[in-house]
Amino acid sequence: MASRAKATIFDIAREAGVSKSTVSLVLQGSGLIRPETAVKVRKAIEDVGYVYNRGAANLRKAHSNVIGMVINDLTNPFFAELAVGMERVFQSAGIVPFIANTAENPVRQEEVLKSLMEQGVAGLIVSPARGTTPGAFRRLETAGVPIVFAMRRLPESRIPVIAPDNHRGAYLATAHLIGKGHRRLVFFGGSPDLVVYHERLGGFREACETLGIAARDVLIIEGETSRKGGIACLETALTMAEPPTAALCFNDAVAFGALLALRKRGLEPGADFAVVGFDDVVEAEHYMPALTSVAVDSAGLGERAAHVMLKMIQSRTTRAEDHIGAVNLVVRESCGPDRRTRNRPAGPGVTV
Amino acid sequence: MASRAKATIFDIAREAGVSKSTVSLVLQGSGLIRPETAVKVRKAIEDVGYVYNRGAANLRKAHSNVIGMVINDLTNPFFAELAVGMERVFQSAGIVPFIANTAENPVRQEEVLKSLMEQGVAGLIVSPARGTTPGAFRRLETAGVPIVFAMRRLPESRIPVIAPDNHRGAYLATAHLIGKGHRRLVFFGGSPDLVVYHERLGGFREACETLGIAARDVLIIEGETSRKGGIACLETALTMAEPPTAALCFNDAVAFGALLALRKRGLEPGADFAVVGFDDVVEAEHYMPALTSVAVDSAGLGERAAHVMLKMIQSRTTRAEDHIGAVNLVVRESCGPDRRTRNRPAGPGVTV
DNA sequence: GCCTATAAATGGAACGTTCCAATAAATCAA
DNA sequence: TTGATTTATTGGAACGTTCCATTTATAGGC
Repeated sequence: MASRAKATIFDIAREAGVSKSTVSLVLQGSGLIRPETAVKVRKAIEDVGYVYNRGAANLRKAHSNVIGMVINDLTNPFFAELAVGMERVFQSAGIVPFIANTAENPVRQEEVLKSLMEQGVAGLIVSPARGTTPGAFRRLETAGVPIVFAMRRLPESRIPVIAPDNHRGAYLATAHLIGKGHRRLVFFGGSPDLVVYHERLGGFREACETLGIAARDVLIIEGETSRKGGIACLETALTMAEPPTAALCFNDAVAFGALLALRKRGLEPGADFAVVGFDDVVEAEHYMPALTSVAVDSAGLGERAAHVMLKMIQSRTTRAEDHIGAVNLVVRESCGPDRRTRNRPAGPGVTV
Repeated sequence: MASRAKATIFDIAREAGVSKSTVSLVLQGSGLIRPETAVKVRKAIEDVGYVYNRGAANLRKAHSNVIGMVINDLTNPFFAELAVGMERVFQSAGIVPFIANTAENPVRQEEVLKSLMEQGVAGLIVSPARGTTPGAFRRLETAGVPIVFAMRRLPESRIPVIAPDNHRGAYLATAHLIGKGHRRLVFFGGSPDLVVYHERLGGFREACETLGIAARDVLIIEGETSRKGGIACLETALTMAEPPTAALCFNDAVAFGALLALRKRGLEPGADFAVVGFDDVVEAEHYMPALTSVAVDSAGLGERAAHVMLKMIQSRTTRAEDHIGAVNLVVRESCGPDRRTRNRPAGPGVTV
């Protein structure tokens, strides 16, 4: 069915009795060729089992049609959702994005970026790895490759960013907690090497200040941005002299960890200690108790990022507006019932 | 710093005062060039901001260095783990795998495969989308591209498969349930269009038969392989005349759904109804109650798949042995305590 | 000092496309 | 018929690399 060596447009040309140029035209769907000829050529293509060589084509063509998606943690469902959103719009544009994972490792990110460049990508959507140095994208920028950052930004970069309104989200969540009567609050997880951390923490602080929480009652406990980190944060919070009664968590993973640690100690999340998450991953709704969280619409942000990228490519520019996505707090059960009419026995006591 | 048009080896050659061939040799790390010359060339490369054009190179070279990873559901943490395992070994081989998502859609899969082929991939690791037609990979096979299936297989294909021992895993889990005293069992979730379904269901059935469960006491409820599916399965199970007391779930997502539905009804997972999952995703350990599940070591399977692929590429063959990975049951809390000495108040009552 | 062996560097052809300019064929105006 | 116009098709050069066969420089043997 297929000869040993891979077929080229010359083979097709011979098979169909036309010239290579004609075949090329057919391949590109040009309207210049006579319909009957096109049919003949297409049949030949089928017969010889031809596969288009995009590398060769890119040698002549201005731009390739691959877009790279560089993601810092594939394992986080949050980013998977982002990816799904992007793919939705790229698919309808007839392009297949290639995803590469950096596993939160700047060195790996360097390799990935290099590889993608060598492949001749038309554009890059990147959620930069933690600890990315400011110069990491210089190479790409001078090469004129359109880049957009998704979800995360770099300290002093001019690359357009698509991200949720972290400050506002944190403010909203904190205000909710305060509205529930909490007066001693803590921020769980994350660390200052992440711009997002400052944004969320900033919202938390602003809410505390403007809503009248005394500075000595607002606590901050850094930690890993994972379940494990959340568990650790809660442990240290509860061993304090005057423990807080509510936590805003850096993200849902941290929140899940906190919930878990609470349960382990025999405390009732929501009733004995309020926790709110950030990101509102699908799981949040299904947790026990269901997690109150700041929804950021990651799939929507993914779509937006893809659109911006498409626009940049087509207008061959490397600049674009930032886009800060709306957020909203979805209230579930992890901050306790609205009414203060609970009457349950005290938890079995703190055991550590 | 960088001129407008992108630099080629000719530009480097001029800059360094050598020939293009010399530059090419340096690029390939050939030992033929004098060290001082190499240094000079490398400096020039840096100066002009050169980026290697792999497309052009592949025009001459036998094989490219891209490997594609085609995954049916990026959203499932299970597959993310698989991807992570693969990346680990590819990274140490100096190659960057490109991941593409098919979202369980055969049409999308077709596009993805086509795009990857055109890109000239050296090999493909694929977890085929549900409903993939038997001929979907013919094109690739005749083109001689090495392929390995991971986690899933196609009904009558000769492509090598790396997958867990689903049959044995299901057997183990079922035996555990029976050992706990359960006599009326159900299999939750999945549908017959998946080979994996038959394998797992087969193990379940065999265990029931050989361990003396009457045929009329083994139930099967098909459903989506998601939390939602699990919820639905449990609902229909409990409305039966003689409800089962234990379920083996198609995967952990289904199991989480079942656990959730149980809680919603005020039943205590483990005590009132036993559930065991399959895959042992990281989350299983952290669930409430912690989920007993069949561990398949997906990262390990990913590594194995990557190794097999590397071997195939280097020995330029398209055949390889299947590899069935060991599984083991990790017992946690979702099947109840070992001792039957529990004494807790009945749950707060069924509210739905 | 000459010949040979080795080491280092080079020019040219090839890879599979696209695109432009040019040709061939068909149609039309006179 | 002839020339002009439109419609289809075509050959050739170019894209940025690799690889082979040469050439040039360096060293070694006698």
